[in-house]
Amino acid sequence: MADNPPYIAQRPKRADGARNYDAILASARKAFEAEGSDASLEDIAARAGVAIGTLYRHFPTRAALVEAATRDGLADLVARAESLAGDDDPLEALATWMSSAVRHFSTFRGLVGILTRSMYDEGTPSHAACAAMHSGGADLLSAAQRSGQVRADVTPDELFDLLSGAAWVRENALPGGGERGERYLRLVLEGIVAHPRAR
Amino acid sequence: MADNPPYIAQRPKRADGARNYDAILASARKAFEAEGSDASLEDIAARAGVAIGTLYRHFPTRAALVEAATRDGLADLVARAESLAGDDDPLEALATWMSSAVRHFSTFRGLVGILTRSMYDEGTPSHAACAAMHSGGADLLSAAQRSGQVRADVTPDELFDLLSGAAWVRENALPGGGERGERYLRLVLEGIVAHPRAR
DNA sequence: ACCTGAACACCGTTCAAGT
DNA sequence: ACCTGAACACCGTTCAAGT
Repeated sequence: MADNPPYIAQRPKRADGARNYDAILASARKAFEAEGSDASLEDIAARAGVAIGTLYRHFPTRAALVEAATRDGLADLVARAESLAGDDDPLEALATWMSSAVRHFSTFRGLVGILTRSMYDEGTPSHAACAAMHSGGADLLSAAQRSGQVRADVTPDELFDLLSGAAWVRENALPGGGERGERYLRLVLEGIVAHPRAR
Repeated sequence: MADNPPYIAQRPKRADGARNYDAILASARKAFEAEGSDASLEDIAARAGVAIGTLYRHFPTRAALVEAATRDGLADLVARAESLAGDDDPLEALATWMSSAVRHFSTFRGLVGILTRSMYDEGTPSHAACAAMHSGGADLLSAAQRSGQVRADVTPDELFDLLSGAAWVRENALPGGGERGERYLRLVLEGIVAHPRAR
């Protein structure tokens, strides 16, 4: 019954293996940013100077490669949530964190979808990182709610929906994606702040 | 210099051609809903009972097939915007229209992306329909702004960003996508209403 | 005017042979 | 333990031959 955990890529100890592993990751990051999460694996291998079998040996699935390529960024986000927790201005802290999260989520086309799926699917390589991120964001949200700055009826899942939507727009709004993503987030945040007059 | 207009599929006059055209469209709609916009064209043709060449004859590109499959829905949205214009409650009218737009945009996985691209790229088959929709939405927005119910600093492009984000969430939020899409839209709408107290 | 299906190209994935 | 590249499978796309 216990389905085995998802495959998490590990950097090999042997010199040639480690070198190839690094080269593939660097090549993959470039390709993902240029062509999105469905970039050609053969191209990635070729540009890393290895045969296709070597890519598969280190990263048996595309999801494993994506996980490895985005691992550090996700860890940074979790660390950032922890360091922002307990901030004097919880709303400011939440806004700052969401902005960096949106930026990371839209590193390349297709990443938001992968992370969103990972958030609710334990069988994906990025699930652990996503769950950690989810709880980091939830903490910042509940602090902002306790301080009365954010409406009490917003759930963590909804926070991530808003965040994902902003990231999707940032990645897909062709003319001036970055700025539009920021503007989008600001609109959304003003939508969840607690207005004394609003019911 | 004048790049030729994008290909728009037309229903053939001859009986066998019309029959196949309809069968392919029906099969495509089913496939898109089940597998998203990148469903296998060979499967679509097979399930329609025609050879792959027949599919290509009627719909030379995937974009042309998607356009034909979503044409009626987009036309409905444009008509709906026109009939809602001049409503007594412009905010209510805008909210109603956005809700149907979100529902149509998330008919199948990948559609939001296609429509968003079409909105700003004249070379795509769906561009004309998207432009009509854009102006329909813009009219409803500006009416709601003139009535003072929606903040004046929201642009039509931003409205469609909000709409697209909601549609993306609706299509991709795995547990309970539909409800989450609605909730998302409500949050976003409350974010753009004009608050007397807010600056 | 429309249909068929073989042919070609491309890419993901596996695996036997090698160091 | 790691690497290579041929082999297979699958699918998108074109086109010559047919009605």
